[in-house]
Amino acid sequence: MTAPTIVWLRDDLRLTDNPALTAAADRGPVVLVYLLDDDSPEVRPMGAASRWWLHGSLRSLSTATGDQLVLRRGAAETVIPQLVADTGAAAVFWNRRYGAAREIDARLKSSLRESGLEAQSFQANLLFEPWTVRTGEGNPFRVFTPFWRAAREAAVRAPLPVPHVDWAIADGDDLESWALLPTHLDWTAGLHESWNPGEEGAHAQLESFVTERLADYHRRDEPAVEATSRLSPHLSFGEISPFQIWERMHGDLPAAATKNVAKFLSEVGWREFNANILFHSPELAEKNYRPAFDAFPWAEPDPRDLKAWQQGRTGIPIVDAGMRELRHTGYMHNRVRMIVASLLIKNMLIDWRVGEKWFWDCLVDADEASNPGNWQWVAGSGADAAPYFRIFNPMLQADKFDGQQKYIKRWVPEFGTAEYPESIVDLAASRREALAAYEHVKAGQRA
DNA sequence: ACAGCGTTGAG
DNA sequence: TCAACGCTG
Repeated sequence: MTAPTIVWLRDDLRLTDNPALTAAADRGPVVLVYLLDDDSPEVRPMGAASRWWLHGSLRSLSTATGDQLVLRRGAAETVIPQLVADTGAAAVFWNRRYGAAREIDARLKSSLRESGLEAQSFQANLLFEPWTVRTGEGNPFRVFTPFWRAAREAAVRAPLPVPHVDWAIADGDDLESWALLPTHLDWTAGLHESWNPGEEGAHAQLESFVTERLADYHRRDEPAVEATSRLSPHLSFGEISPFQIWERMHGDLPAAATKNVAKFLSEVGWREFNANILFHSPELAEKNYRPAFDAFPWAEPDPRDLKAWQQGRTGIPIVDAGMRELRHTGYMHNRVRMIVASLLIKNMLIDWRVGEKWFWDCLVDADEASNPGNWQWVAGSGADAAPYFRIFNPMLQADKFDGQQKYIKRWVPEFGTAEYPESIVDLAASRREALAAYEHVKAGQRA
């Protein structure tokens, strides 16, 4: 009887194209485990919307394995060795992650090996490993376009099929005991209406994108048009891999869709780019990527204004529509994310970190790299960021991308009535203040 | 309202 | 090695 191999799942909640699982299954019996790690300081605890998603995704995965998924809770460096002892495992395999938590993985890998176990990590969640994409001078890229051009020169492997797995037995927690779902005041009805967490839901989403939406992808900036993939939460939990998406984009597509493939894949490229930035700057969610922004004189947030932004009551229709979409569905259209972020940062002068945290709690696709990376992009403090002085006018943005006000009316039904609030910001005056505040960053750069 | 990235070609 | 350049967000 061969000793089992533990496969430790993290952001790779899938059975297909799972290199760690496939390699483990080749060796003999497998213990498939997911740890809820709210204890290790290197792990950013999931927000409320992500916890709702995690519950559904784990439920789905457990069913797909015939209830063989083992759930454990606690700090990985305590729980994994315990599980090794409980199961008599001879090896622990996992797929790589790229944030601060990879320090945990590195320490664990050496301590397991010191104890005579085999420990191996695999490439599964990024098309291109961050340390392989370098400028001519050997540095990491800080600009997207040359990064993506250089990255694509490497070959992309084909995805792996579901392996045949011989499951080994191990005790675990009951999913309900983790209380991932809200216990009182259930706010998740809109999430249920909008999403189907799990590997099956992820592939259905990819298929509906290819057949129904990709042909309209050139209109992806219009929030009232269904043209985006809506794959982000599935990717964020690893229910589908970028390799599977890549292969599908090179397979049979509707004729009208082919012209949009490169653009869509470049958005997948932005996910890779942000993961690269995080790999080289693990404190991306806390620190300005460009230190000159440390001199920025952020305003002390007025609690009422901040609440108005969070709840979608700023009096600026496109912003309120977006913030309400977020609270209701755990998602916001990409163009609208830029607009609401710009208002918070450049009209309300509130530190991007405040907005990033709110998104982290509300988004089902909250991603450790993309969320802070994109907030810093809007702020101007990030990699390849928009110039700070490019300040969106949310009214013009609405005219341009929601000219019929279809999106606005969907989420802000009282728009145009006396019930709709006055704007909490003077767009022209706050714009001037923001530009004046930016002078501090320019001064900091010279120093 | 332009700084800063990556490239290139000369030294 | 460096400065000039083109480009971009």
